[in-house]
Amino acid sequence: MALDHAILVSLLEKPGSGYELSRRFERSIGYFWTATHQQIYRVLKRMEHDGWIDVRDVPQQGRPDKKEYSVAAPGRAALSEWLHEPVEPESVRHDLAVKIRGAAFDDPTALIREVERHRQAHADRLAHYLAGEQRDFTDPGADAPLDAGQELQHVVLRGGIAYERMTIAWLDDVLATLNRLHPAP
Amino acid sequence: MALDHAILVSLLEKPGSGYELSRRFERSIGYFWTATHQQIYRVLKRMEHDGWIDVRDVPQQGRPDKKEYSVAAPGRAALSEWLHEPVEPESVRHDLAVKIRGAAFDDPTALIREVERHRQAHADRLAHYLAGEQRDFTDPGADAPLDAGQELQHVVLRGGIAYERMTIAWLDDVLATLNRLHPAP
DNA sequence: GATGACATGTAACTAGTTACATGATTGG
DNA sequence: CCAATCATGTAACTAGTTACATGTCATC
Repeated sequence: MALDHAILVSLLEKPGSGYELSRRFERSIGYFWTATHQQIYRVLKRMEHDGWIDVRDVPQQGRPDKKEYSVAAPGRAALSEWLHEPVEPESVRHDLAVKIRGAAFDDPTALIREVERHRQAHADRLAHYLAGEQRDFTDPGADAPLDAGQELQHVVLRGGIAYERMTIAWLDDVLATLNRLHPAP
Repeated sequence: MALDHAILVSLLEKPGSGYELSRRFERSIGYFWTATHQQIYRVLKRMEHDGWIDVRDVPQQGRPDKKEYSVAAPGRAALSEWLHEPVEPESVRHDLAVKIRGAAFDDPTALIREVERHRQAHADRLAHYLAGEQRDFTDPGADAPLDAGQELQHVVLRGGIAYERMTIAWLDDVLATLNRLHPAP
């Protein structure tokens, strides 16, 4: 189970509340793991109960108070143990590919619009990632070189960028194939 | 829910048993959806109960008898309905990326071996896909051009190939980054 | 008679999704 | 006062995983 570990890594990078974690899962963590706030609050409660993380009430001005979570020693040990275990190469789940093969048994016109919609969504994500890369990982020069944690975050982001570029190119291939099979009038 | 629909598409391509479906999910369907035999038998039972698929007992020589499933009209209608609904661009789940960011808080040496293991697994999958492409989608000439269904299967396979190539290149980037951060003695 | 591929299932558990619910605080 | 963002949760359901279980048939 990697949601526990994804949360532990995120809290090690920076302690935060359940709400803040759910924001991060929409942003930087989102390109390698997803989770809703319901899942996050449930896991935080369990990890707190198990002593993996500590909680601190943080009063705030201008916004509701929050609970700030940070990783405790047992949580760090659990993460370290998991990091040393092998995990299986992840299984892909791709609804769109099911639809593409299903199009052989249906009118493919609706599928073209769907593929175009997905292409747009991936192009948007790519632009978002590239903006983040520009913002967070532009080398500031020899005075303040990126540290190891930043280098690792950057290489993961490069994976997200490569994934989006590959996907966009593939969706173009899909569109060309669909148009070849079903030429527009 | 796409497992139902993935099974329907596969049964439309060719009727078969639960066992055969679980083989297909290890092969061609495996690069866009995964399922274990337990899941498959459960879903087949439900779809049969709902009248989406028909069953036929097939006695065999040389091996145990089997149940052959094929898609019934209501199943085809349900698939068609789903094909016309938009689906959200899929969420990525990538344990390895969690581990890479986690490596900032742990010794990265073990991670290098893990990344190399994943690289090998993806290289094996790529070789497997390329062999399948060679076998199934080599243009036999104008006498027997590929039909629409085959073209669609091929473009999905090209997606799997592009994914594996992209992943291998990214894992090389990851290894280079890890070695830069932690030079071997 | 053992192993391995073929074939089909049940039970219990874990993870993920969807729907519902509440309340603070700011800015228009 | 209304909408938006921040903030935290519960309940019910659906999907996916892991462990267990049984039996056929061919080959060595």
